[in-house]
Amino acid sequence: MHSKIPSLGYALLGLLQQKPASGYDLRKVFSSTSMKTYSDSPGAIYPALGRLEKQGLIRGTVEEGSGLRRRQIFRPTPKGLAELKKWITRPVIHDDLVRGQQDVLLRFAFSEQAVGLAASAALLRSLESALQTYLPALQEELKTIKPMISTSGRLAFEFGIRGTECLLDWSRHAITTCEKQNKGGTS
Amino acid sequence: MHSKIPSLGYALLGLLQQKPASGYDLRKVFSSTSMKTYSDSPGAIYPALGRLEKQGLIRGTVEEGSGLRRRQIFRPTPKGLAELKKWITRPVIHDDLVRGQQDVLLRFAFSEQAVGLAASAALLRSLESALQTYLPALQEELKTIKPMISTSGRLAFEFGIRGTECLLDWSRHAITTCEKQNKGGTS
DNA sequence: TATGACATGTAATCTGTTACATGATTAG
DNA sequence: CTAATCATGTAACAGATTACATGTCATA
Repeated sequence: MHSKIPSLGYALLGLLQQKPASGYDLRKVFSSTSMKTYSDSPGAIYPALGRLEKQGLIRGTVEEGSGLRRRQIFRPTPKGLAELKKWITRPVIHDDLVRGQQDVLLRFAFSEQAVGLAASAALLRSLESALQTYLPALQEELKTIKPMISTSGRLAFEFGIRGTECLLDWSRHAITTCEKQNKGGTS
Repeated sequence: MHSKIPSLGYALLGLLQQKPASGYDLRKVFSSTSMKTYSDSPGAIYPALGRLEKQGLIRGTVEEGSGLRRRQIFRPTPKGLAELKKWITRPVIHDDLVRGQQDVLLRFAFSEQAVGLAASAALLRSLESALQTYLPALQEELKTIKPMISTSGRLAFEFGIRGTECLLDWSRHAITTCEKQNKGGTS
């Protein structure tokens, strides 16, 4: 009965967990910051908020008195927070890497506030582990297809590998950063 | 009157330009190779092929005599090839970088066969130039938001920058590779 | 009082996902 | 004969894009 939430839904949940906001506020986040991978169009956001509310994951309250037109401020419900945490702490699997790393990065970005730095580090270790088996597979595939494709095709594939290596390097760097912060911050 | 072709449509056009194929062949490319960003489901591919054919960009011919069930082999029409070339040689703009680099990489992967290595290099130079203005903007944005976000949020953003730097490094490497190949190969 | 920014929404359309249906051929 | 694989499709639905519609407030 967990009627699959699309990526945009989690992005909205995560932002609302950081700070309650109106649909317009959320649109501005998507259009002004570098979260432009998500659509800032009202036709995407307002229906998405409506769905989340119908599922009981967020609740909107009309802001009174500020004099402007009615502005509905949304905040996650306990159920919504639970759903968000489940999404973030889910182990990283092969498929998360193949279908673009955007989602994994978003999960990590929200992780500190939603589940704490210790869990952030756990997510990173899961990512690192997935990458350690994914990278050799990519390199193997390159060897296989190398003789059959064009130079530009090969170069493009090589970037796929480089980018993945870059992600692995970063994940290690991020693990040490999280662990240092976690020790230093909880004293 | 150019009724916007979605990403999947260009992926199909590009593959058909490399080698005429049936819907089933194309599905296998998406499911078996690392082009899994595109759906291998028949509900996506067959309708997409139908749309491309209706637009006159590809043409399907039923394969006779092989004894198997009818298999339709698709090939790009001259109009389809022209559309593909236009897509590939389009200069890289800021928006191409924000909305994931997948498409740019795909354009480059097809470029050698579709428009030649010289044009491949031109595409890369356009990419390099776009990155050179995009990267400083990202670094600027990081400085602005640094004080307002969590550690994990900052780390995630930093990966965005690292990944972009990685793309820039690769594009330079690819430019020299293309230019060397082009000189050596045309003698 | 007219313009533009704030703020929210809807409707038409397109594309993709999921699941199912169909039929032919090959292997056991 | 049965199951698996090859090969193609369709139908129902969910979600996104685009364009439009609406209403409020500030300011010129």
